[in-house]
Amino acid sequence: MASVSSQPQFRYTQPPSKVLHLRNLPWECTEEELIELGKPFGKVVNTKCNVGANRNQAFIEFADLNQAIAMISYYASSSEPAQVRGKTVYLQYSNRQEIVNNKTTADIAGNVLLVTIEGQDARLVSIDVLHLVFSAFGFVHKITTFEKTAGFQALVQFSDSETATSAKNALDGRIIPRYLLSDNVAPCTLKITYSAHTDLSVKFQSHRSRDYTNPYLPVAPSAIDGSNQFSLGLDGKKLEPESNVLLASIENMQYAVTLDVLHMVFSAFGPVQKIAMFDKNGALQALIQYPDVQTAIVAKEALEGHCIYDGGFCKLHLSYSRHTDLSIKLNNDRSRDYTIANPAMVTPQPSALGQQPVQTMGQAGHQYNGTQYTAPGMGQPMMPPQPSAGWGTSAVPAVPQSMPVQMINHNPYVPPASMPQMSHGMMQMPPGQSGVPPPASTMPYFRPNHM
DNA sequence: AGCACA
Repeated sequence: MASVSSQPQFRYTQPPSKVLHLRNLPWECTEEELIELGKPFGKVVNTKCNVGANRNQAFIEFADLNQAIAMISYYASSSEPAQVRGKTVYLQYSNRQEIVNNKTTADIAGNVLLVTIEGQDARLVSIDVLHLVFSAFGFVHKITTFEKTAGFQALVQFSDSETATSAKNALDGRIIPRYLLSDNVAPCTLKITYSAHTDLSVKFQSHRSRDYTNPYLPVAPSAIDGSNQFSLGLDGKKLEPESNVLLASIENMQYAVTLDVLHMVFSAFGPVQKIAMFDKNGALQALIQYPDVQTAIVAKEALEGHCIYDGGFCKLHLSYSRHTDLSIKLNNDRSRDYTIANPAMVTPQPSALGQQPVQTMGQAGHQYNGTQYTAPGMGQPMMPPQPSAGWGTSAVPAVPQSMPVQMINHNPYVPPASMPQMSHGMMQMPPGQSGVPPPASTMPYFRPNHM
């Protein structure tokens, strides 16, 4: 008796199925290519590619069994074999009757990421730190955070799935950079999948949710009254009440820090309305006013403890001021109201940044809105002053020529001292990227596998 | 070149 083989996998003939098994496919054959191949014979309702250890097998499922039969019959008698990208592929009926796609929602790319923060101190990771981390890849529209059995989680909404994917690819499995967290916070790993959400609903700006497209969204009462965790820092210490005005004190001020330098640095996070500089106990301090608390929070998170110049010079210490609206009596080299568009004011000081201020004045008086807002790390200045600016004039001793270059290349978010530890560190980024959001001008969004 | 690992 001519019998059926006892090894079902290696029978010459398979019983017909509307699912076809393909092998010898070219590397990383796409779903589109499979559909193209099957389309002449019927309606392809499902595919699965990159199957098998070599990822060179695939399945095509037709709507109807006859369509699958048509395809098998055609190539059985054709002089031209079935081909994908010029490579012969071998077809047979699958030994299954339908394709089982194991894809869960977590595998379908979307513009919203589900982020699980793992680690002993995951709950101490603030929404602002998450915002900074994800802003490296594009404008973050919204973030919500919540506690689930999985632990501390966040939904992070980008404009599109491409941006979300670049963030996911770069950050999944990585840890939050140490310098964004307090020293005593244990490492926090990010586990990222896609969420099925496309638009998060954020009713209030609060300690658990933010809508960065709408800075005028009311702040949740619970976030203001200081009675909850919102008033706790990463280290669990009480913070001073948040304010739209930051008090900056500058430590180790080896180089001139001018009004324009401060304006440039702080403008990276949103429009700076006013700056007032003054001396306190021999150290330079400044009050920097933003239109809203959110911007100030983000600026403070990003800049606290970081240096304006490479080499540990002009280290910033930031706190929230009790002021909400600075009174600038006159514009001079120590104080300025950028909301008043007065060309006469633009007269720069002879020394620093002579060529720069006009441009930075451009933001004056503009409304702070979603489209204009530049995510930290993405946009605007946050570049250290031009080489000619901070020094070379005045009392500053001669600076080695290499300094300015180093400084310009240096990501200003990163305290210089922390760079080495980053490199053997945590967030291993592709070449050319430090672990932090570099300015958009220098950093294309991370697109893996693209030229 | 020979059947998916959720």
